[in-house]
Amino acid sequence: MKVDGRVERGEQTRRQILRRAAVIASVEGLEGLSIGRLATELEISKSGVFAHFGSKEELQLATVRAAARIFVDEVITPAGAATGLARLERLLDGWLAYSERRTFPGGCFFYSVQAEFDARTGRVRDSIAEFDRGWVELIRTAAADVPDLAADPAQLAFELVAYLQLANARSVLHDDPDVYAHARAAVRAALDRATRRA
Amino acid sequence: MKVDGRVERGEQTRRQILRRAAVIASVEGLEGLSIGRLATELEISKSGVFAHFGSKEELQLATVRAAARIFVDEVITPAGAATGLARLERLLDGWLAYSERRTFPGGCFFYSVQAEFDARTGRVRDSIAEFDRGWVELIRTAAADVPDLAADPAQLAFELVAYLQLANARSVLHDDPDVYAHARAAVRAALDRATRRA
DNA sequence: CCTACCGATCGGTAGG
DNA sequence: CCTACCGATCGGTAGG
Repeated sequence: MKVDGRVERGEQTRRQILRRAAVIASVEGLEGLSIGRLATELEISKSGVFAHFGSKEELQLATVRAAARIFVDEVITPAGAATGLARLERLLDGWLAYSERRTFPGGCFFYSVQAEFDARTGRVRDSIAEFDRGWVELIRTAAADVPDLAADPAQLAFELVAYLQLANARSVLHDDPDVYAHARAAVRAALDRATRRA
Repeated sequence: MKVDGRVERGEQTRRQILRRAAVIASVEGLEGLSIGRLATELEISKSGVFAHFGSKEELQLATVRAAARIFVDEVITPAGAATGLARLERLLDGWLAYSERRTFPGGCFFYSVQAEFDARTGRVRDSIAEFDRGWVELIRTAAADVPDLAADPAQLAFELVAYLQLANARSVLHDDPDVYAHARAAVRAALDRATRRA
């Protein structure tokens, strides 16, 4: 074992690269993310960045994984051990707060890169699609776990996720924070309908 | 006046360039659209493409305008002279059919480029944002013109547009046409609620 | 992690 | 519309 801390510094550099990469990609996309630009911004050499990943595709995949960890920390973990309606509400509120506080400057990282890669093929697209499936499935399952739900969980999940996504999209495109109020009203009304006693 | 048809051929070439540009951009984005690639695919020289626009930004702006004309022809014009609830329904059905039939291979052109440019600055982003404002305003106005509407038109328009956008996004990302059924059910339920007599 | 490269492609220009 | 260029930047490699 080396004791001069070289490995440790290497991992720290890698984390710095990925943090910056996720920030850039949320604005410019994962293709617009260039190794040369990352190197310039982080004040290391281009091959210094390159050596951590071996190819641009691996850099993109590692960036998606890093963004997924941030998403989990900011949206899913805070929902904690809540169950039933409280859990669903916490996940939805958590997502809206995550988008609104601009954890990523271009809004939700996954909205940006999904639209960029949705019509392509390859491992990057696949990893993004898998993340999206997991998120929607999480919301569907949380909806299904609400006692006496008066709605199809999959249909309700579709509608709820639609409100979140449009709020993020329109707030970034129009610099308009008011759309979050529309999204919160829509979520509230949908949950009220779905939990109304027959 | 020239009578050898040179100007006419020039305009035809320009139209061909823009049609191809809109198709490419719906998959690869307006930045991924390169003048060299357009030239290769259309079998003309790179400077032959360039001469029509003078800069990449002008090519991008012309592509947005060309896509807007296609959108109007496919979604808005078919709604014709219908009024009230019928007009709103025709616009929403028309949009879902336009997305589902893949007028653009990457799904709705404007969804793709909005996500690409939403966090940038400049004339291309401004033209895309203006188009989006116009579309949402069209839906809000159509909703407001429904007699005895039992909902806030702006809130209803937000929810309806959200269903359309998520159906497009998820059908492209997951090659899953079933999401259109979710969107149509959500639209139907929202319109039923909004037109229910008190 | 570095310097020093490679071929390919980018947007754009000159001159016709 | 063409050929023939330009400087800049891209992802990636060699060799340390």
